[in-house]
Amino acid sequence: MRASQFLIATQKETPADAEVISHQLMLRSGMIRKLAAGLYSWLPMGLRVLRKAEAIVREEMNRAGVQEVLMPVTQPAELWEESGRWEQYGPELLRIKDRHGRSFCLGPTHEEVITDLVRNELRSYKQLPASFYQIQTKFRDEIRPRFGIMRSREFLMKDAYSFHISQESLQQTYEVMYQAYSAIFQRMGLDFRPVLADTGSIGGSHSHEFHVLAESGEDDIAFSTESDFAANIEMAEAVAPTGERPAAKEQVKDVETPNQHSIEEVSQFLGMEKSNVAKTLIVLAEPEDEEASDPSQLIALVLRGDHELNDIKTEKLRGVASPLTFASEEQVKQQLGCNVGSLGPVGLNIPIIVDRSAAHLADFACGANKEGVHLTGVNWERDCPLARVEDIRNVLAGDLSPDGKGVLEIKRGIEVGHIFQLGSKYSEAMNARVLNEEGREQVMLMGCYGIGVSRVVASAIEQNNDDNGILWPNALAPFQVALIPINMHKSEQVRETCEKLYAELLESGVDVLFMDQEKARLGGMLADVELIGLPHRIVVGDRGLEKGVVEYRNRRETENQDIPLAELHEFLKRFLNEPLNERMLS
RNA sequence: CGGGGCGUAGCGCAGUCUGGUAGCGCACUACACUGGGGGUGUAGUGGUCGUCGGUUCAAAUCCGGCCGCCCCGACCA
Repeated sequence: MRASQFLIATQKETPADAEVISHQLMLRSGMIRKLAAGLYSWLPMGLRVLRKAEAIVREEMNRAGVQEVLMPVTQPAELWEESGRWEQYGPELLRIKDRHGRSFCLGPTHEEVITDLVRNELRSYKQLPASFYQIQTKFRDEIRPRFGIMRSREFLMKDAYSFHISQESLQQTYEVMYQAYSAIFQRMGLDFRPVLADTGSIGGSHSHEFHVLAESGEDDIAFSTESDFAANIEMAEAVAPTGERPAAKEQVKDVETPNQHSIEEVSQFLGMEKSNVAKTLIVLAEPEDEEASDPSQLIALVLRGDHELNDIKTEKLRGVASPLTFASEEQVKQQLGCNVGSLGPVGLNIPIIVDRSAAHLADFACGANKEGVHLTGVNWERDCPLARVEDIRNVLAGDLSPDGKGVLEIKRGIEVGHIFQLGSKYSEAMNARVLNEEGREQVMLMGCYGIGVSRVVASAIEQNNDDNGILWPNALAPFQVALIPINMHKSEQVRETCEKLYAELLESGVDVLFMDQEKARLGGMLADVELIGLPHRIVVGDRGLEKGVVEYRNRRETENQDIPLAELHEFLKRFLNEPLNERMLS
């Protein structure tokens, strides 16, 4: 590509509304432009990157035996009513009406459409397993779009769905997808981790997320230092402390604690570690039966003062309302007779769930359920019953790994992929059956597998940048090589050499950007090429040509290398010989 | 939706408190010089100051409504 025929829309200054580095650099390097909140146009430079990411995903999906389809963005409400999600999905689902008043939505995902398609097309177990994917624009009316392309309302997603006659078959495909995902992110040159995950609103049982590790990530991931255990912090099990609970040494004492409410305040006031103060949270209970639903039923949760409640784990517990809802201050005051800051498990007349670690405390402090008073020297069993012990806290760095090997470490991650074993959730609701070997109708089992293709692009930048701009991994770079002439308008020699090199590089399938603008200044071109992040650059000038060389520099290095013209081709081959997709783009 | 902030040229900003000719830097156009890391000079282009209404002789500036955008929380590829 010739720069003179290609929009290079770089900017010197960082737009004020871009917070994270990937957003800033995508705007500055002229990859994207904002249309409205969470809606972005892809400029030619950015689109090339997006297409490269797409091509890698497509290749690996095809390799894994998944068939490409393309489904409509606009979907009829009826399908969503069938699956129950028209009600369930909430305001993130953009609902629209056509001119006849019929209801539709813009697809945030395509389980309904693919299930409808497959139930009509597949009749026999002999056609299974079958997997389909598409790469397509999704719409989710995010409450708060942010970080540019990272969390936008319209985004490009690869979504795949698999159909099975048995759990074993589903398991197998899940495994294949897991491997394909690993291959995809590896080829893109990303530092990523597959982690155990919650299934969230999509539903189903078994699930992994693929995270690109980056400080700006929105998720916390827990890793073992010794094994390959990795889980989203939402899911990571906090193992029970080992050994017996220490024996009680102290007697219960009332201590006046005027105006001391938070764990911080109380522990300081009492001169105790936060870890030896129990914190008591009050949440709503699950109505026992729907008719007699009494929204005022409460449950107490007890944690160590230095631990944080994990709402995902907690709301899955029997008896706890899902989604997890905290009782209001008035509710607590009215039913328990004291302020939120003075609660404790002793003498509390509602069900109590105690965290595993909190259950291991001895001689601890807690609220006395009386304003301005706390108890010290409290012990389970002796002073209050230890009826129900569960895992309800977030793991902390340094906790034991649930698989017994090593301790946990916590890092931030950007979720770029998610795979689920859905089971029969959609096929059951939408009656997607095939005949089995016995000639009987059987509901198919499903898996679903997503990759945020546009998000991958942003996360690659989060991981690869420096003060001068982006450092694209080879596989995602919009161009592999920048060809930069010095004073081409003055030197016939430079012009001829560049034209010749350009033609040769194109000929050998190298994605090259020829900075051929008349009179463009060297400094400007170098700055642009660095900002855009092209991995390799060749500078051609009279000085070098006198000696028969051109200059090469890798974007990740700071030194130039003189390469004899005659050897350039061989030289470039060495690092361009990776599985690239230049040809798909030309 | 709750809390905080911002809307003045394509981008970054000043001007608003204290009402009186709409400014600066970058970018862009033309010409000249310059020519190995965003060069210099001269001359230019570009803004109904988010929007609607009010106060006033006079509003970017004061008052009110609306709209948009960004940040912090719940959601997710």
